[in-house]
Amino acid sequence: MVSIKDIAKRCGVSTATVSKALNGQPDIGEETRERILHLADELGYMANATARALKTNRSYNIGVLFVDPMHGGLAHEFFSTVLDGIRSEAEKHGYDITFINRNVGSRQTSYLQHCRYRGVDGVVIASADFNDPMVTELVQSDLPVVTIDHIFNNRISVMSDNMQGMEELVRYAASKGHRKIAIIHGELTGVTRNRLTGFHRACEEFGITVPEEWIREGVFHDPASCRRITKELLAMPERPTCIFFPDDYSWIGGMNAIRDAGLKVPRDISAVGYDGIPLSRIMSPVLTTWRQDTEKLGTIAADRLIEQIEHPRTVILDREIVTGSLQEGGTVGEI
Amino acid sequence: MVSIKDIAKRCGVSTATVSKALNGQPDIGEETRERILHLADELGYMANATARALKTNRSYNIGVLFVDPMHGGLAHEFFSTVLDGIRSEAEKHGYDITFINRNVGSRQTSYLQHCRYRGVDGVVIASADFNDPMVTELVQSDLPVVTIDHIFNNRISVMSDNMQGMEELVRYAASKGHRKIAIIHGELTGVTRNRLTGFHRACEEFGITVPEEWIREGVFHDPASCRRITKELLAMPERPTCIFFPDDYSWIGGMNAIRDAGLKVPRDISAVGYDGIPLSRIMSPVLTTWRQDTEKLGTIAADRLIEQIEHPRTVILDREIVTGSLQEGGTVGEI
DNA sequence: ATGTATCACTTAAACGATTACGCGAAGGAG
DNA sequence: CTCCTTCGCGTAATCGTTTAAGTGATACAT
Repeated sequence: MVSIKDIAKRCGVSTATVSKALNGQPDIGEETRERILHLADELGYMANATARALKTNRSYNIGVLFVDPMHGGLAHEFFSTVLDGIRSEAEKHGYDITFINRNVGSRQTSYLQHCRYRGVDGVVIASADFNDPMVTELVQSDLPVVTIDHIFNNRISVMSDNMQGMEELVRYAASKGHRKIAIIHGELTGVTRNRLTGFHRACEEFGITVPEEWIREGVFHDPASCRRITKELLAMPERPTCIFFPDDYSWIGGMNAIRDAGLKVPRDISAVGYDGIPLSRIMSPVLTTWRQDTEKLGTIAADRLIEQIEHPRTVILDREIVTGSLQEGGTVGEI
Repeated sequence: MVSIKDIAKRCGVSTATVSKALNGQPDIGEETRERILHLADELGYMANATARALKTNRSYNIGVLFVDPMHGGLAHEFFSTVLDGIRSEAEKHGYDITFINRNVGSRQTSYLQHCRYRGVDGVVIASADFNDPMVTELVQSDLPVVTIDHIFNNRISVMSDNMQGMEELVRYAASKGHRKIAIIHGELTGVTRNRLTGFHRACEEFGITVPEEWIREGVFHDPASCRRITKELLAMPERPTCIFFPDDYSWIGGMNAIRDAGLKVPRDISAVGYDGIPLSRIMSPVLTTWRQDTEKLGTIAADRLIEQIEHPRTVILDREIVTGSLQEGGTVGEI
């Protein structure tokens, strides 16, 4: 591998001069700089990130913590898009990304130790068990951190607009004349709580009262539970005209239950969902959902983190909210 | 950050001794070793991967090249599982992974240069444009390389068993009495060619002849094109009893075309697919497919690469084939 | 002529680790 | 008692880069 030394030798200058020329420092003569740059190019010189990182204490590497709570499975759809966002934004700024885990060599350690080991410049917490003390340790460290969809004290976070999304969905349904709305929600995480808040707030806005038995807890991404619950809802003496589903996969279960009952969407009953991943667009009927801009969630997170890394003093603690958009399908009928 | 020097000072030994103690070298007294290990532990010492890499020229980092040919989108389902496989296997061996791209700092370079910049120990080529000269450059370099689903000269590759998978699917359909089989395949890549070879081979085995017009090129992961082609197939005077689809998403298009035609699966027509991602299991009817073990594709690739990195001389150039399995659904009827 | 500023470079230390080599002491063999 | 091993540890170089401080030359003002 050709190093700065080789160039120095061949150019008859010191390594310091080469380094400065390559880094665009001002105290290098124009002619010398040209010679160095040209030779570097000719020899196919490539800087050594390792050596640079050792000296400067900046790795241009950002850590991504993603612990799948459900251990693999469908949740990846959300994550892979977020990851793509992080990745592309990071690349744009010359950063690479490293997955944070608990191994170094053959030992087990904490997430923070792994970060120190690799010398990452900062961390995006994309998904994690927020009660895990190791996550807390990481959050309370002196490393720059940005979290996605979770708020920590004194830490920047990027949130999807679960509350507003729900509000918009209710408004949309209401605008089509729906007043009898049922909701199946996911597990009671922070995300779900926000969505429910938005739901209730918007219902109130339209004077809609939702009976207890129309508010049901399902399981995210699980068609089976949703199918069962939908069946129960449809069997009630007083039946809703519109059902809210927690996500696209759940809707598949709901759709089947509706079909089983011999009903047609949106003629006999309406449905709205959440997420609106590409999958939902290619099924028929196409679900009307709130589309989360998950990629943007990733790009913003990376952007905020890099800002924090590069301008540590001007950091403003903020909670950025990434708004989604209503994605009309064909599952909401007029009343 | 506490370094080897701090430990050395506090223990009254040299840094060499500390290093050797921490690395389990033999020429350290038992008592000294204990003292060092204990103190390291007490001070929360963590090795600095950067410094180590600089000195040893081993980063314990493996590069992953993934260039999405379709630029984002659905193909990620396949990739995210492969990636998970690579990631978990790498972690198990104490390696981290780095995505290979074309940026270093704010400059554009080649994949190989990026690898050199980061000093990765090897590369898994998970997906790429194999005609790209930069990919060729990478493959012909002196870095350890493993490719997934593509063969290069003198390079280890891990292949999914497209040929065998297809054979098994044909055998299955044939065992249910099907003799009139149509196939919609994806773009004519290496993967597709293998599948077609398997398809024809197995057809021959059962004396099945497939008319030209029943062999159709569609687009991977694209319901629309598949819907159109399926419609055409169904409109032919002589209609197949079973249609092969290139993947789960395509099948959604096919399913819709079948429904449009007023036909029922599997009563009126049968269908088989490929991939068998979780999605296909939650739709109804459940598609009968060949399930690729994509995660294993990733773990094997990582495993082979690490083997190559750690034992460069005992490397056997091989083509490992990861077998999938038939996943019965409800889309193939008896004839 | 003297002092001073600027320019273009060099020197040398440092980042945190690894490792070839050397060296003194202890112990055993002869 | 001398010689040779073995053991346990230290010395010092090194990986490739950055950067504070220094240096000599030139130019300019006074």
